[in-house]
Amino acid sequence: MSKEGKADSSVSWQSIRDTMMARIRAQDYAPGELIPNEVDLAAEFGCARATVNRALRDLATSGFLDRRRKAGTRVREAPRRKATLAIPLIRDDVIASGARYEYRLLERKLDTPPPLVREHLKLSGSERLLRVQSLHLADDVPHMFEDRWIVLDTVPDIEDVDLTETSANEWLVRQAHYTHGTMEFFAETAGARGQHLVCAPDDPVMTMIRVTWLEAAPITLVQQSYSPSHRMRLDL
Amino acid sequence: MSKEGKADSSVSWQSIRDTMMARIRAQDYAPGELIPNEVDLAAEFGCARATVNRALRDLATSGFLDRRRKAGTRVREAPRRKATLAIPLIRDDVIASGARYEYRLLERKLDTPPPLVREHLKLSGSERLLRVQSLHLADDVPHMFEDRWIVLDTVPDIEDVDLTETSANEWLVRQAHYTHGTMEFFAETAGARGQHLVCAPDDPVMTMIRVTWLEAAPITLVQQSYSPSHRMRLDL
DNA sequence: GAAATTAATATGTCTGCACATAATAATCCT
DNA sequence: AGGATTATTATGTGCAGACATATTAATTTC
Repeated sequence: MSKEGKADSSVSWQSIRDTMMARIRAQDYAPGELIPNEVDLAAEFGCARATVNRALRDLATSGFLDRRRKAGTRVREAPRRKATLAIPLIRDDVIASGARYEYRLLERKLDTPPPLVREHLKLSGSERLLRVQSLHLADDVPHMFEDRWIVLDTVPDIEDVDLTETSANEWLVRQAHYTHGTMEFFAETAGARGQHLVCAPDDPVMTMIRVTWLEAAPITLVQQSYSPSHRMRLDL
Repeated sequence: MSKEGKADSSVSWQSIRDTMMARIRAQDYAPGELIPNEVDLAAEFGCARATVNRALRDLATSGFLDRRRKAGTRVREAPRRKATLAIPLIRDDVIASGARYEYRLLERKLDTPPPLVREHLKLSGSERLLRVQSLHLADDVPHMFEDRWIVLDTVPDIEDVDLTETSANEWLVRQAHYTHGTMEFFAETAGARGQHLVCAPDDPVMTMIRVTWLEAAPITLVQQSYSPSHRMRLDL
């Protein structure tokens, strides 16, 4: 319709997203109810349907809208808000906090994994595994202790890497992009790791276990325990 | 590998994304280096530039590419992989695990916040605060203990809500969409909460503190402590 | 030679149009 | 009525062209 809207008057998808977000927040559109379809909204905003589509698609991925072909777009009653946790290179994490980063390789050897690790990695039994234990420090203070199992059949190149300089973490992030994986974290007592983290064995620490895969092949299982004082922070 | 595939008349942006992803993983494009520009890629794939743009934009938000106008698109040396943690409705979380969900309101009263809470919420001093403590159970077993402070000036409506039936969590998720917030979690000892979580005071528990805002106005600060056996799981 | 100006370029986005796809609604057929 | 078929509809995506914007590179000016 209005094609004089060329020079600068075109509407941005961000502005539409913001407007729609405001309406959702103000409950101009009732939770659970349908909102106008793209054609109508495009008419209202005086823009192309593609622009409205982009805006609504964004709100859908942010978890505020639910969209289905033919069924239309409706406001989620309980928005699916999500926090994104960047899988960090510990080095960057530490440096970003303004501290000096240091990495120490504690142990590196071919080893036989315990049943729990075998199970997590779905090992058949014939695989060769590299076990790497290391400590990451911030300003000379222990920050995180890492105990890692690497499946050499999946990433054979790492066997020749000097892990006293580069941490396995960094090498893998750069060289072995996983296709998927799982992560879990929980609180536990430091136990023997207290030695490395400089805390009592019964001090509570946060531990994260991550398993990553290259398609069907397991890459690595890593268990990282943070120093008791550590807090993981996220923005919402 | 070149797709002169005109037969099906059009190439999908997903297929381009997948092809490019495979090339990145195979290091056909060297880490840190520029990849061909959109026009060239569109020519190669035999599609419109917009389609390539969509594919590359997706890979950029997934953290594999770095894009800048004029500077071009380059492969990230250390991909910024991210895990998304959905802020859960505890109810859904518990039910999804196959357990029966139960919620118990332990305490609800107007109260004066301690300095730490005041600081987190950036309170001036005149605000009225509602304090709500509750317990969430899975199959009759304590799952999470919640201690919450709600700023009534920001969400006055909640003062009239019957919180014995609906948890503050659920009401707020539905009625008070925050604009931003912060979250942090860490391990600590259960302390007095052991009473509710049915564990020893020195058992390690994972605690999460979340503060949410409606623009400049604080909505709520909540501290949630999970039962010692709880593990937070995420897919990568 | 250094600083300021101008050109060049890759990505970012909008428009209009077309067709694809999934899901629902309507209709037909026994 | 009930099941199968067909139409309808809202979103999903593709295309070509155009202009916007952010940088970087080249050029001019002092």
